[in-house]
Amino acid sequence: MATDSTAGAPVPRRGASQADVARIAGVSGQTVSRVANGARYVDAATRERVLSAMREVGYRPNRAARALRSGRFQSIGVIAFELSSVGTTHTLDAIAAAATQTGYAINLLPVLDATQDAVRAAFDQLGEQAVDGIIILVETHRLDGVAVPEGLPVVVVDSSAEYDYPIVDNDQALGARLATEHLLDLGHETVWHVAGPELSYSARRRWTSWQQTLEAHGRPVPPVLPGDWSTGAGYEAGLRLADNEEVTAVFTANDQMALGLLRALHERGRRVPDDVSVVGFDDMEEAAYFWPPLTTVHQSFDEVGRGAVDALIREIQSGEHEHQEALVRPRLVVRASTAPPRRTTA
Amino acid sequence: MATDSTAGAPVPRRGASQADVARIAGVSGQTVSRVANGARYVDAATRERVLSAMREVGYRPNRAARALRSGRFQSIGVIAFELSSVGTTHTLDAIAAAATQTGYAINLLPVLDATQDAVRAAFDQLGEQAVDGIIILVETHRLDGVAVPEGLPVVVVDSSAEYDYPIVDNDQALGARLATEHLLDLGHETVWHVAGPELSYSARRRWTSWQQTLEAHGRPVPPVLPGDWSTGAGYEAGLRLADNEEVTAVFTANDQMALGLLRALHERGRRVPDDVSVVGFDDMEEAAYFWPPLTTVHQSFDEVGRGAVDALIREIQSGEHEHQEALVRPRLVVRASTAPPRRTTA
DNA sequence: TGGCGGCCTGTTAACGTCAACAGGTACAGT
DNA sequence: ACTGTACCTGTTGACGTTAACAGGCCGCCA
Repeated sequence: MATDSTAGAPVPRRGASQADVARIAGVSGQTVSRVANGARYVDAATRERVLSAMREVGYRPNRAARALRSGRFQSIGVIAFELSSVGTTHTLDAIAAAATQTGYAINLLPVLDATQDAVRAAFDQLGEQAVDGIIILVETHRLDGVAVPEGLPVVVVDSSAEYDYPIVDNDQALGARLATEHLLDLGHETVWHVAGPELSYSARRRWTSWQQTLEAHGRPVPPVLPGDWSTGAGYEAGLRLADNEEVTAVFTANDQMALGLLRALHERGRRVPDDVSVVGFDDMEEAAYFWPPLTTVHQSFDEVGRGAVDALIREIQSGEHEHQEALVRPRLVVRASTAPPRRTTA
Repeated sequence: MATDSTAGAPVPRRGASQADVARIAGVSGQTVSRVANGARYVDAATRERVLSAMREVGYRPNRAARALRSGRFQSIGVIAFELSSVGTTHTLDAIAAAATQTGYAINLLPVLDATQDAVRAAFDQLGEQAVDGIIILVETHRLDGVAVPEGLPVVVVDSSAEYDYPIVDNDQALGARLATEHLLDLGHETVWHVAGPELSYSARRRWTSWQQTLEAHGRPVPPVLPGDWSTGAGYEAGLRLADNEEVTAVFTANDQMALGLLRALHERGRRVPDDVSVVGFDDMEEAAYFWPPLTTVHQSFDEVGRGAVDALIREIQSGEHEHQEALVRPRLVVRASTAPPRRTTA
């Protein structure tokens, strides 16, 4: 199945080539190459002549030719799904910045929809892409049974172990523990949880860690409310929790759901934090301006993005297959959505 | 499996080549090429043999070689700043999807910071990138005096005219007019405006259109409150408006600022929409779950992204320099944050 | 004096692909 | 039989770059 080939058109002249520069500067192509790549052993005068010739014709090295010859593309592929989610976006931003600063280009490979087939299609495409390595930004449950072309360095972000690739991620478990313990420390008997989608490892980890924290403190574990990261899911969960007088503390798996939850609580007349305390996860920009300002777990997406790029480039350059895990520590940001419970006369 | 490359090759073996497939299938390289590109005139049996050989060695055409040969990279560059803003993210998402479906790869070229120098640096990089065309996602004021390599097709998104490139954008002016007229229609005497950053063309257009709409209706034009898209700026503006009893209707240049504004109004005890009506811009996912749900202007980032890709590819394939403007019509989404003013006994 | 090691530059031959051309074969129409 | 046309396949060369090699020059040391 080939893509309909739009071949046939005249080959567009791309611009001046090394040979053109060489001719003008009166040197060999090799010398131009040396100047372009900052090799040693080029006479200062020669270099000057070459550089001025380059400027004259506006020479830009042709990446395709360079890649063909050297076998490296100076480019890394990022497989991403749902660019619009808070975490993905910020991480991608950081990845792009880090890659650019290291002289790598970013090849964005979107997974068009959530089906296994779409993921597989994206990975199949991969072998054809001109990249030296891959960063996977897809929640890994969807990756089950999908093979990455072998021999291509890979780093996985925002997901969890079980894969034979280096992993860089925020420490979801720690974050969830911080959130839960904060609420317990305030004096709440227990904490309810609005979870992320089941297919997401991050969501799963937050859930598990929340549960383990409650158990470690000998507290009852209330039933989990299912969610899918969306504000709407948080709203639904909020409606279900609002009428339950026993609910005094809720930990939502992300900030967006917390927003929906807050809205539902407002609607039902339950005050935050007086009646119910709420903690989110992500610390998105808006969280500080929720009503009330949201206590949440701050994740350093920047650090994760940079870490992923570093790990990948290390792998590319060494050619060795590492498999370590780098967890970035999140921190709790306490704002106005949490407070001690009102004593409702036992 | 070991390739008999006796030379100590530092060049990483990329995978099977056309020649490998040809050898196994017992045909020439050209025939493999023909099969790979779906050319006519290949015997069914031969094609089958080639395909099976391809499968056997896991053949993937080498993009670099292909690009070198054909002069096209099947890749488009996207220059973007602040990935994390709502509009940019969604548009990028749509661009990536559209490009992928058309068989183009996406090369992400981040502008690292807001300075002219950074923009210039990104554009300089450009000439070196392996792309057939560029989509510019940067608010254009920052582009003043920065030159795009000539001969490279360009499409500008999310900004305004004055450039000699095709433009695809949401119709900011229409959106702002819809928002303003909605409030006037409800019976408000006039509408206040919290603007976006001065350097942004989109912000500027919304501002201008708001003003023109008021003037067209013969209403007084209140002083503009400066903003920068951020929730915090909306909050500041809200604090300043809250104590002014005359303020009954506010139009913020985006939803995030509306969120901050709502928060400030809550804090100061002014009820929305009873005391003050609020309209935002963007219709971000969360807007429907603000407290109260936000009336806002819905932008079709999808359509913009797709349109940009289409326009660019048309330009790439025709080789001609178009210069048309495609405006996507936004629509007003009325929710609970707007209502007629309370009659405060004149 | 010869030899050696740092400098500087040029020549050659690929990297993998595909356009252009150059054959072929088969079968129809004349 | 001869020509034409549709079908199928192989050979050649070039896209722009760089690794590997092959010199050249110069000065220094033995």
